[in-house]
Amino acid sequence: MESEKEFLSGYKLSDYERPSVTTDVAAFMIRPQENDNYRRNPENKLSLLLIKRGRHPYKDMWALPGGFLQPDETIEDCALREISEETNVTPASIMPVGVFSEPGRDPRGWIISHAYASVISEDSVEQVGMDDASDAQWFDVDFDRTESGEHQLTLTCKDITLTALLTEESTRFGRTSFVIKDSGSLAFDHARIIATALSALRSAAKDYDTILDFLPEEFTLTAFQKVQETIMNVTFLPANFRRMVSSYVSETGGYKRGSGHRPAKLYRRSDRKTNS
Amino acid sequence: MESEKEFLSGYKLSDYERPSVTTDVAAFMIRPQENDNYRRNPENKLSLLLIKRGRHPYKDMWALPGGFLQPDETIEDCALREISEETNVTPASIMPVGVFSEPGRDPRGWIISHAYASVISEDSVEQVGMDDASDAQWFDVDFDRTESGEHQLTLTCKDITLTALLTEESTRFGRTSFVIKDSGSLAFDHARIIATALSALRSAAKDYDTILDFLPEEFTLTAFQKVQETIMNVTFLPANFRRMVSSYVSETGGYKRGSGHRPAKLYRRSDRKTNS
DNA sequence: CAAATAGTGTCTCTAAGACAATATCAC
DNA sequence: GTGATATTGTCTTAGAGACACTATTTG
Repeated sequence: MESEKEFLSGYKLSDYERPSVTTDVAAFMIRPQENDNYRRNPENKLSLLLIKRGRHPYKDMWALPGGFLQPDETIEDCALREISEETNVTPASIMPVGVFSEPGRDPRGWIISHAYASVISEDSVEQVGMDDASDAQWFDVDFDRTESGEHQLTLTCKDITLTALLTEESTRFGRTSFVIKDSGSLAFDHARIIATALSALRSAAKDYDTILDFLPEEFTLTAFQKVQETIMNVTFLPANFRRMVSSYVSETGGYKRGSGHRPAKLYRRSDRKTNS
Repeated sequence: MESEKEFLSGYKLSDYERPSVTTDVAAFMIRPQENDNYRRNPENKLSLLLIKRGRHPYKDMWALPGGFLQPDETIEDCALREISEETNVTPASIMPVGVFSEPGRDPRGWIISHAYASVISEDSVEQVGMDDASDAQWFDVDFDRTESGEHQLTLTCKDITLTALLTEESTRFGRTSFVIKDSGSLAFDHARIIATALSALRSAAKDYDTILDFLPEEFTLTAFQKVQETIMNVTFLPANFRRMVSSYVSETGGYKRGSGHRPAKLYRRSDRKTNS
């Protein structure tokens, strides 16, 4: 009887055709808006990192950062590497959004894409700084349902506005997937990926643990609340938010001062409740 | 300037090495236990479909059904096809569990696996029937945390018992991933995939919409409740369960009779609430 | 009729939401 | 002190859980 070792030494994996495997990353940031009043805390907007394509196909259109999977990394490593290459920030956490594998989705051939979403803390990106003339830019995100039941995705960066139109395809396991009706200068099927990522992120943001995955080591409760509010596009009364998250966080003893008003206690994530 | 069409005609996708891409499916069934009393409704156990491997590597060990992605299908089609080939049942819905892409996870070479979980309704499988001597068998599932904090996965089918030991790796986005400490006669990293799938399924089963995705067109509320209870390994008071799901279902007008007690109304899923 | 599940009504109590009031800093 | 946010307390109310009770079938 043939041993496993003998079998493997003679084994060739070439019988099947193989796809190219990529990741595409929807990297979001909670971006404070410009402010007139030095005392008032800034409003926040959700923004998304896009890259202007320098070559065919979809030359000069905007796309999610992404790249090919390498043999020495996991698919999640690959996604983290792509964010890091574009922003110089490695997020603590990255959320799988879905696998996009429709035949014909990429004109270059058989390419399946693994979509991830992440929320990067504003401070870390500030430090890196980004060139205004760069191919990589942060776009403000608007994603709403129109009266006709379609969904409109609007991405704005200074004088550039990208608008895509989509319809809901199905909702399963808390995630809605979409079909593109008008791709609006977004490359590939990336309008679809962005819409799916946004829907997945909004759904996941109901869970405080998910938000905490995206926060830095130390944070104020107001920052915590703003992240959830900005992602979900809702508002909560601070008193209630604080009560809700109280079991998820503990004080570090530190304070965040110098904002022109009462300083805020700094918190860290407290030990997670074992889920039965 | 080169046009997109010209570019693509000269484009070769061969610069990058490509992995083989597979799906592995954790197909669960809610299986009624044998019963002494003709009147009493049967207890239910969660069982999982495994295939005995007929060739190397891991010859004669048990593995999840799975197969290679083909160029004319999506990754989800591929997963559905695999279930269908093994059980002759195509489930309405299939839940993505994760992508397993650690270098070296498969001795045959660079192979990344897309794991899916599904719950198949008992009736449809009953009709198909399965050979006792077949390579495909349903195993009763036990998955619990030991006092030492490890997790023990026990799969039982008649006189066969497979036992794997795992530890928690991380919990993100409502899903816990595991590391194998002892694989216990399960092929590849499938102990890990099964543990992750179970954890994802239990977490997803909190949502009634998810349970409904796995139910047949018409069902009784008791059946609905049993599916949730069996997956989550908990029990609820019928009165409360009924109140909770009342907005998710509507009566068909039909009844399920002949069980030795009061007949149960049949329900179907009612129109889904638009989420915001 | 007996045994079993199907299905309803209602009490209690927790916890989410609203809102008022106080605390503390930078300028 | 003024203007802003930070933080705490408490009232109200919706909803989850417990439990008692009724309804309806098959053997």
